[in-house]
Amino acid sequence: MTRKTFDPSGGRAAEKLPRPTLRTVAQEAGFAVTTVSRALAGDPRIAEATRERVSEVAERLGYVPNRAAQRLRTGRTKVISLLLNTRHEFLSFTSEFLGGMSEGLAGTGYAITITADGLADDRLEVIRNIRRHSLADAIVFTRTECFDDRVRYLLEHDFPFATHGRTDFTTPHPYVDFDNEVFARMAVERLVEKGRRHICMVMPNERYTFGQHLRFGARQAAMAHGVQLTIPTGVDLDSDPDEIAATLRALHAGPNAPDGYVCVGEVMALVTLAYLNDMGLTPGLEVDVVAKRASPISNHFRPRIETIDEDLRATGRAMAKVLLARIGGAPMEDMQILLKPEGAFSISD
Amino acid sequence: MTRKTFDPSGGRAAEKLPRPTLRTVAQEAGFAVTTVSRALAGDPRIAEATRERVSEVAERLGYVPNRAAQRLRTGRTKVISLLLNTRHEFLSFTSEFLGGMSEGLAGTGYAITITADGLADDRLEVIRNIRRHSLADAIVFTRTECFDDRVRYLLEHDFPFATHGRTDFTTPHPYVDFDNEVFARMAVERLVEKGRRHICMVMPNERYTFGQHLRFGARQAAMAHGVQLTIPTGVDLDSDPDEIAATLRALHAGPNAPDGYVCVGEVMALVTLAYLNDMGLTPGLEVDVVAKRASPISNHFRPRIETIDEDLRATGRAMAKVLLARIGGAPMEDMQILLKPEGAFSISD
DNA sequence: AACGTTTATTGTAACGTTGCAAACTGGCGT
DNA sequence: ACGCCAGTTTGCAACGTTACAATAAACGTT
Repeated sequence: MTRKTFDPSGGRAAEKLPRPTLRTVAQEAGFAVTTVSRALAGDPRIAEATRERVSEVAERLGYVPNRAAQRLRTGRTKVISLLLNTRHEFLSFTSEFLGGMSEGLAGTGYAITITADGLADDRLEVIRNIRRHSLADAIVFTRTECFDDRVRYLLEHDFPFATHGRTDFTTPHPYVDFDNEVFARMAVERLVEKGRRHICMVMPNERYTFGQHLRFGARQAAMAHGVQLTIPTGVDLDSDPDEIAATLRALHAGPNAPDGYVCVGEVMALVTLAYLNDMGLTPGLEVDVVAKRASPISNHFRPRIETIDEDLRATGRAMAKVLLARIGGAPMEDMQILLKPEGAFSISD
Repeated sequence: MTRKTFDPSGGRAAEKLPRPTLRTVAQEAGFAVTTVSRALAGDPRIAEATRERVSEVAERLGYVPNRAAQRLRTGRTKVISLLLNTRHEFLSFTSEFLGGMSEGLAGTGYAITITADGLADDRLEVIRNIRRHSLADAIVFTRTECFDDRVRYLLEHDFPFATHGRTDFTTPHPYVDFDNEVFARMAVERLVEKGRRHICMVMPNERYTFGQHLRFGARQAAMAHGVQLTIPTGVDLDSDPDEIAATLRALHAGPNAPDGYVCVGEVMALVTLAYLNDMGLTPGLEVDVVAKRASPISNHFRPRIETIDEDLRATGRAMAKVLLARIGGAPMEDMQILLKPEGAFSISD
């Protein structure tokens, strides 16, 4: 038993005791380093008795594997990078989605790192950087576009990833998406049921796939029920709220004003409610509003509006699942999750 | 010049070319590995000519240092851990603060990892875990309490950290805080100016330091102007909004109802506005409301209310600065930043 | 008793980096 | 010619882990 007992720090010995390593555990348990490594990793080649002895000693010494060493050796980082555009993904989105992912990753040893996206001109730059520096085992990003160069890049380089939203690529890729087509259809139908005949819906920029789905669903429902659908041009979900309000105002001043509004998100709901208030229009009387609800806060919007739920926490959890599967090498076809709208037609109480 | 030219992968050579390492660069440049390492690190012992030659070669080969190896060798992770309670920090807070930190850390090579907080019973557990596994060079957390065991723990173990909010400890520690005392005073004074005589303010739980500051500021202002201040008991900022509304309703039914409300945050503002709406009370007429504004969304609350700004993006940036300074070993006294309310008394929009 | 076969363990060699001590240059004073 | 010093550069040894090939022991088979 040769144990290093010399301690140069003298009196402060207690507070600066060196971390036990595999070697320490091996010496203490009387096995080879490799054996200990395998025992702790649950390798079937190791005898049950040995495994128990080893984990007992490891436990006693408070052994903790060194992540940096594992990472250097295996090349795996145990990190998932989330590309976040803090200009767009505001209000509930960030915390709900992030919370869901945390929950989904709890206990797996994986950590989430946030990478600011949308700051540089070249969107691929952050992704290249992650790949170059091996900063993560997988990447997640949002606001997926129909023909997304990020998806193309990651597919080409066979780098694990999952997107929030889909692409139009024929090559399948892992994603978690909300069925916005159904959402739009439901929202329009609900307004029709309330007797509305001219529906206005500010859309996401059409380069986003979910923008296409929303358009399709809304148009389909409007057509089916013979009502008018107006999608304001010149503004989208990311526009300055004041510009959006101005556009809605102009629309209202025209020959036939909309009498129903579909809001894709909490921000849009607040902006719309503010606009209606400023115009002296009251939801439930002259007009009606249906909005997507991403968090309980929508319940406190006044006047009350109807909402259709998108569970972002569940989205985050699903995302975690998909990513772990992808890292594990599962086939991409099984990693496409489409969440349906929940709590449809519920009046926010 | 001995270069390994054997490539076992055969035809797929082009796509799987091995990453250049320090050794590759050293061989190519004709220097020792150590020299290259130092040259790239800007060590003054290396001759200028050598440095140039080395960086030229490194550039040409596309050399990227291996983080895992650096980390193993130096013990530094280049990671900052943000403890996030996704139950509490909702709405704008998460994205604004996170965005600010990202901006502040841009170009430094530091990454932010999110650690879910508030899930386990023992709050120290996540922090211990970070320390045990060396997951970060520094830790940030929010909702600091007057006598915060997390602060105590991190100070005791000399682990770099910074808090959002302060403690009452005599030992100084790095923090970035918003001057909530001034905020509360300003808010109350503004309501007094509008002729309000009975101010109601739902407070954060009193264990939070910012809760104490808010109480102090509000009480001081109320005293100075001889108005009544009611702090509802039984509920706080984290309570179920319905409970808060019920409490406000009960208060209103009492002998003297409040005529002014101070809201500490966007959620509270929305909840209060919803409550007032449900009671048939109109801000600007029977009552007035002053709220903290953390993002432009407050401009779209209706009826319009007055707001006082807390710049969370600036807070995040300051946090990044403080953390970098702390990691660099600067004295703690220089790392206490108190941000003042901005845009005071601005009518929203 | 010699043999293959399985089962369990071991030793060695990396992974790519940096810290340390040692060694090589000239140039310069003596 | 000698030693010395500053300015540069070098080789070696880790950091803690896992992959790989090799070994040792145990056991049934012929």
